[in-house]
Amino acid sequence: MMSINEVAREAGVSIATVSRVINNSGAVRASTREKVEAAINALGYSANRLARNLRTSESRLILVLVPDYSNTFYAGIVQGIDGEARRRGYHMLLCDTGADPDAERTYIELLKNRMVDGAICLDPDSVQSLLGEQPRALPWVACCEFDPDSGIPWVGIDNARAAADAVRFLIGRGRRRIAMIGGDERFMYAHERRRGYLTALAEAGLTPPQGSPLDTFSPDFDDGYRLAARMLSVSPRCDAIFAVADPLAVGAMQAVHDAGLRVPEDVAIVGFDNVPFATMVRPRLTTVAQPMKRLGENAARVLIERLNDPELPVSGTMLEHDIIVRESA
Amino acid sequence: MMSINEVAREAGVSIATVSRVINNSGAVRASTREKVEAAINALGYSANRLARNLRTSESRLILVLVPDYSNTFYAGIVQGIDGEARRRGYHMLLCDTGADPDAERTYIELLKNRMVDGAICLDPDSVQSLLGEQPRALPWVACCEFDPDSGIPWVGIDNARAAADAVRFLIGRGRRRIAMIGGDERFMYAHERRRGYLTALAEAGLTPPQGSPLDTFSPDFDDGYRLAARMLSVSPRCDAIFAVADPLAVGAMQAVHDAGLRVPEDVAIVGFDNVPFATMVRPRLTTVAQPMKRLGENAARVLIERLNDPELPVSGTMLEHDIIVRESA
DNA sequence: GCAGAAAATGTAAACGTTTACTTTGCTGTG
DNA sequence: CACAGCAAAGTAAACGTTTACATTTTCTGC
Repeated sequence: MMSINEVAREAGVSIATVSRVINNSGAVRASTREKVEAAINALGYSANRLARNLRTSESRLILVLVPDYSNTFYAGIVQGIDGEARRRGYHMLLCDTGADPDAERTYIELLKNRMVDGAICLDPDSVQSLLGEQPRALPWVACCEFDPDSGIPWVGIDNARAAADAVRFLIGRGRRRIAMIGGDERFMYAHERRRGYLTALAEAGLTPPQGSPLDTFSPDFDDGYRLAARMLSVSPRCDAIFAVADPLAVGAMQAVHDAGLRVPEDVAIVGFDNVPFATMVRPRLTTVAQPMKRLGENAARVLIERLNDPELPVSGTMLEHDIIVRESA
Repeated sequence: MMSINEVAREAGVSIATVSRVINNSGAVRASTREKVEAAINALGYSANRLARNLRTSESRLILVLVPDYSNTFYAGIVQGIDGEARRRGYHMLLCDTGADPDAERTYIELLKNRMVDGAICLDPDSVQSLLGEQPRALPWVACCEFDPDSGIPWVGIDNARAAADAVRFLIGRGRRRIAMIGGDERFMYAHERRRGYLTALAEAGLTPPQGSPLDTFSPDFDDGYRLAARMLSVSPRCDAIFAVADPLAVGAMQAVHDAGLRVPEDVAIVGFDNVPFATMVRPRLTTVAQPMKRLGENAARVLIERLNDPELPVSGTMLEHDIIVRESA
């Protein structure tokens, strides 16, 4: 295999000089630089990163832990991470943990044995605690799922406020019996959004309709349909449904339709996340949008900055949400 | 930083013995093994993979090149790759190329400088050719987008046959004026599916309705709507639409509805890929399913087997597609 | 033209493993 | 009892870089 030695011989210089040319470090005469660059091109040389990694003890790789990347919501975040990381000379190791603490243990190995420089974790608390319990503090940041008091840098939105805003929007449109379909309570987003929902109702002197909120472990279409159908069968019937994820909302929309009712006239619906298919259903889904790409970019930026300067104070970044008003509410 | 030396000292053996214990290689007495393992646990030692990588000149990393990560169709494939790779002790570096040859150049660097052992490419031909033009043949396999004659191992489905089957299904249901909405012709899948469409029509002595097939660079809901609307305005009107991607099909469905027509009675619709939201629209979408997870698993398996034995003959693997009959056709 | 400073280049060690080769210690055999 | 043979352990080189330090070359001002 070709190495820096061949280049040095070809160019008639020492390997130190070749290294300096590659890294733009130290002083090297223009004429020498040209000789070396010519040799590099002639030989098609490319520095072995395995060796460089060992010597500099950094891999310029970051680990991204995702609970389930067939969930389209994470795609935007991951794109943000990928883009920002690349701009800063890093690459991304992506792992689907299935929100399973055991599976995650394997990945923490990667961090311990220096295969990656740091990690971004989108997993719930239960999984994140594993990262925290490591003897030597490992460099990582929490994204979307976070605990402001944990001493771990985080990036996310104010889920309680976002949910409250969504509910206030419904109240502003005259709705009074607002039901909620909640998510897996292992996730912080689920209980924060529930909290926001209850706060907004309380502010307006309202109470949740009977049976609300209803939770589900799998925030998908089928559960949205099922739970909404159950909610529609109680009397007095709710006049709005706030769902903590778009697939749930779309399922609920279908349930309303199948019950012979109209969206939004009889039951208004608001979702959460603004996934692509929110505009592919009729009526189009009103939903709370998170700045997914920017969440990812910020997480990557925070992590890489900490990598470069471990003494940096731990910071939390709260990004703004946005209510996208369409036709379903 | 702790290294194998500390473990060796703690256990009172040489570093070679520690290495043998870690790797289960060579002969080591049971009592010695225990001493070493005790030392490893006491110190919380974990072998530095950067060093191991350099010494063994392998990273156990595979690069996965995806044209667009937010396209839900790729998520299943990537999950398949990830799962299979992990079972075999590999991890996955995921990169979103945006189907852009220039962006991909960066990633080929990773292959050249030994940062990754091999690659799986889901990108179109135009991008793949970059991988091929490298001086030293790089280990990679093509997935979904492939050219059987290129001498590169591949995994995919028979897109022409799958499209033909879909069209035959429509013909079998009595449809005669079957229009098609095609994709970006830079992608092999797009022209193969078009070929299959034309073949099936020809078999039955039919010709494409006027204006069909129509192509689009962005196979999304909006373009599906736009192109279907155009198709519906010509007379005699088509009685079926075959779309090469589900978002296109869903858009077409909406266009049919907005034109005051019914799916499937007036216009039947068949999509392609069986993405999750195919069951979230009404009527549910009839579509051609690819075994996404198995495609990914096979690609990973083929690549890793070649990594272990570079002399392996180049092979192509054709997986079966499946027509999922729902209500839209 | 020369001392001394500054710039350019070279030398060699180090990063933490794996592994070929060597050494040690033991067992069984003739 | 000498010694072949083998198992177990150790020694040291190698992987391909980066970089501290040493050395050589070039430049500057007088």
